[in-house]
Amino acid sequence: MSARTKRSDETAGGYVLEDQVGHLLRRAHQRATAVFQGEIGNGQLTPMQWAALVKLDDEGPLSQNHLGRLTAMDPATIQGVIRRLAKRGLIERRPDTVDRRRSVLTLSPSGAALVHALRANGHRVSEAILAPLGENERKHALALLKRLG
Amino acid sequence: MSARTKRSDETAGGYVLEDQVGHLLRRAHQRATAVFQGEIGNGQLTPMQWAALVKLDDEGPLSQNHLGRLTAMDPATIQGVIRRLAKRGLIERRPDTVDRRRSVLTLSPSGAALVHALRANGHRVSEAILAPLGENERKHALALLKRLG
DNA sequence: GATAGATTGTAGGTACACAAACAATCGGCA
DNA sequence: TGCCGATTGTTTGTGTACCTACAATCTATC
Repeated sequence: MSARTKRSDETAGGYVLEDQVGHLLRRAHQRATAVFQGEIGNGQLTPMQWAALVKLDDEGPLSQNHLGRLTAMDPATIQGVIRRLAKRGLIERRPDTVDRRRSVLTLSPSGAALVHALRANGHRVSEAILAPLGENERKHALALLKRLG
Repeated sequence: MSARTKRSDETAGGYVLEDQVGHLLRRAHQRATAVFQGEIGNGQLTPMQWAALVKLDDEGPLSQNHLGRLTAMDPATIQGVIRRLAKRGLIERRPDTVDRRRSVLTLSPSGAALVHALRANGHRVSEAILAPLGENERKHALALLKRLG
């Protein structure tokens, strides 16, 4: 290997950043987030907030930690997401009558309305993210990503 | 659509969070980050910091923004990464004699030593992230991810 | 040579993401 | 009944990630 020949040659040991899964996943995720912001149709909404709202709409009332598990968020992370959604009046929290540690989360009427109004845009987001791929490749990509998660 | 039949049925419009590319990319990226932390062999190092160090080692001295472009980081983001690496003495910055807006970044001796020592671990990280896939699937996954970025 | 437009790096603000530590509460088991 | 371990939610701290705005500086063009 000798004395660091540096640029424009073999990049020591064949480790090329652009070919590493981690880097590619990061870039793909970056682009996915950007596409979401452009297509979801609500400038305030982030991908996490959307995930939380959709899950609450699908599953009905849930505790905070439970919702976090369903959306793959840390307790500390879901806490911030919920706080911001509650501050905007999209989610309501009431104490659980059975378990006094928990508070039960529900969509507010405006939160439910928002989810229903934007469901179609959700499809458009996924469509746009997958736009570079053909029909077969999309199925394949989704299947591979599920195994990598 | 009638009166929100809620859980365990059709999940309005076929929009299932777990099947959306964005969500899958986020989860895969989450896992990739966790694997990195476990396998890179240096508790301080984050994936971004590693990317910056490797690129500096491969390309030689670079300006901050240039390094940011090569590693797919915002100017505001690379700024923080560089600041932390410099504080730990892994990177040195000296003013560019030609362009007085820039400062030139180089690996310090200890920074270069660290990169050389951990290159092999970098391969192990990628290996571990791709562990759920077979040989053919890995190539396919990398190709698809490059098109999604 | 002056000046408009682009680039470089910084700063402030918001939003994930996770580790660690914590108080309150629950559940099971002796 | 009493206690121990697990769970729930919060807080603190560090590190991305990007937007906007900004001052300093370069470059191209007049």
